[in-house]
Amino acid sequence: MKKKITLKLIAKELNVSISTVSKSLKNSKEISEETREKVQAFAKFYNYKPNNIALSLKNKKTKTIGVIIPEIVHYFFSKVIFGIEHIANQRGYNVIIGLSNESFSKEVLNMEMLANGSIDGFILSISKETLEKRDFHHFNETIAQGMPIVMFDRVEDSIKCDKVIVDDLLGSKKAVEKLINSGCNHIAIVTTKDFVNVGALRTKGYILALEENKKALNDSLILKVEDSELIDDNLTQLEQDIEHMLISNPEIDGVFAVNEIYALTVMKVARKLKKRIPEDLQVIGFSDGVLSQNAVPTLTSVSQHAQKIGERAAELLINRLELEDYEEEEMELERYETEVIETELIERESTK
Amino acid sequence: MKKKITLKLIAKELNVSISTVSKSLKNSKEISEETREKVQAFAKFYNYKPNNIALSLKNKKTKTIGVIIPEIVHYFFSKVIFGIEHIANQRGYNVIIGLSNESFSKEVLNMEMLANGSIDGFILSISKETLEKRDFHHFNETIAQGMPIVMFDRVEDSIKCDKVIVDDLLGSKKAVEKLINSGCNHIAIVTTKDFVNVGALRTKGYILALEENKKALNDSLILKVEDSELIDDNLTQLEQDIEHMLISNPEIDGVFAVNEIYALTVMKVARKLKKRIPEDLQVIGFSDGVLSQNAVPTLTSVSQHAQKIGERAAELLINRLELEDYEEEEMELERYETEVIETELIERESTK
DNA sequence: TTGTAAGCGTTATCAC
DNA sequence: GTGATAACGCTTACAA
Repeated sequence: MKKKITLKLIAKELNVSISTVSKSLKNSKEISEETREKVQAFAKFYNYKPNNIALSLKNKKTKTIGVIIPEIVHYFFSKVIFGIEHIANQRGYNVIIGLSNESFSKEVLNMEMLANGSIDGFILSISKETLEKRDFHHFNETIAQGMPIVMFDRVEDSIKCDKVIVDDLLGSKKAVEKLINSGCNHIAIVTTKDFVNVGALRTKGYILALEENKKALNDSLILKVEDSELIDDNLTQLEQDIEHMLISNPEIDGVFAVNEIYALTVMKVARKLKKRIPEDLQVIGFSDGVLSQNAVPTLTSVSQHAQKIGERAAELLINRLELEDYEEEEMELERYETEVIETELIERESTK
Repeated sequence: MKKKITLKLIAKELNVSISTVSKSLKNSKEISEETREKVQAFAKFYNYKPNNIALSLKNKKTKTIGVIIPEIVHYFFSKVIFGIEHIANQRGYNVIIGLSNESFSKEVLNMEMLANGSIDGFILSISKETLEKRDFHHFNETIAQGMPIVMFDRVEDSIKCDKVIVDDLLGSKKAVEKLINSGCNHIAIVTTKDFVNVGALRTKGYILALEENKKALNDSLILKVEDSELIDDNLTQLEQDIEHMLISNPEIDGVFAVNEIYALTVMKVARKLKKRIPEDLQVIGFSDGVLSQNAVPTLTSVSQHAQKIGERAAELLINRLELEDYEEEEMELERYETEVIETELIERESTK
């Protein structure tokens, strides 16, 4: 096993000092051309690469971004990571992933594990449990220690950091308006409990669209799904709830669902109830992923441009990291940006 | 901004030496109880955490695993990562992700970026381009430098490392046999070009099943798909090829597809051709993900247990890393394991 | 019981 | 031109 080659080793081998080697490799003209060439040739031959860890320690910069997400087996999040990786790599950064699995304590643990020098900054989306507890001390402490955070999608307004979100409210409003314009008169929504802020916003968009279009609001057409129903592919409870809603309110002719799974489940139940899509029932989902594209019928949905979200989050973070190199603490009070990525309604077969 | 607290800082504050602080925090009884308590109280109060980078440099261990995968927006790979993360976290390791995007040069670049001290070992699945070029020097060099690799799914036999694979051949053989037992007489396969080893193995399993069951082999029932056809949700070329095969061979009553997308596309085309599934045509896919579970009709498929693959890969790597601490170089010639994760046929609606 | 010093691999400052 | 030295934050013989 070839030992990993270091400056020290090269120095010994060539009978020069470590600093001479270091300078030669940086092509410093303090060093004679002869020595430089000798050193460079040797280094190239043995494929010398400076040790990242030593550099990190010296520079107090790891060139690594920590990403904490609630779930990775999920089209939206993995696409966001794809976007983050794309920009990070391009700008010379690595990406380290931590999964919270929607758990508060895993989120805290993961952040502590990474915050001790392993990374330069965080990109994250808040876990459901954290949102429900509303305990954000770990974010504030991280920021207080001078480590910047960029939040995306599931963000918390009170935290001082950059944020990348989609126009959840407007996106769902447009979706519901599309249903209205396609002739739906009794539109239901399948959404999350309100502590998930994006769910709450999408519900708000639904209500707003109905109000503005003078459609009656009916509480029995608003289904707020218990989170556990989604766990472990166990969709039966969800199916029952949807079936119950569809049967007790046979006038429903349009459903807006705040994510893909809810939307597909609606279609599944509708099929069981012999409702034709889109003739009898039109369906729109939120978050345009493989499931929407491959559903039967294909699902009209609100695209969040997940990749773009990741790219912008990475850009915001890296910009801030590299800004810090120049500007100093005086900037403490600087502004944080909240960037809104526009959603887009992708029309497919599940609507008229 | 609170500066990050270090041993040095505590030492100065408490008027003791750095080593006293270090020892106190480790509860060494070299140090008087009084001093220990004082230091520990102070450290706890200011929430001292040792700097990972410094530890890494000192210990020549980063407690970080590098994972290089061809694609992240993909149920199989993200589920593998989930498994890796699960074990890694449990054993105190972080996970750093690099995406090759199926490109040889990105794979090499990513590995070089991480191999210089950032990680202790790799878990990876080979990119298609690398498989096609058959240029594996970067793997061999990494291993020669003493950095262990564990390969999964898309592996290369000639590389000296641990591997985790599924029984691709047996899995597809069983799938095809299931079709035979369900009454299919003319079974087609939609597979990849042969350089993708898992694709080739699955093709082999198909052929074997037919031979053993005395079914005629017919080249026009073997569709080897050009890779580029999958790019960018643009499946039209794939659809055309499948449609052509189904039309020119109307006797086909069963199709085995080596991944989810191929399988769904088969079902889509079949629907277009007014073939009922499973009455007229039975379909089985490989790789059981959300798409199979949510397809209409739901898709019978061969589950690879992606999470388990990730978990075993992580265990093999970490075991080797921690073994190295004790055993020394004499073990150079030690054996590498190839672990086979059994596949499982999940029967759903697309077969009888 | 406490402190000094070397070392992990680099870079930068300052002497020679 | 070249090299010694200190520093990044930590651990650990070894000295005091």
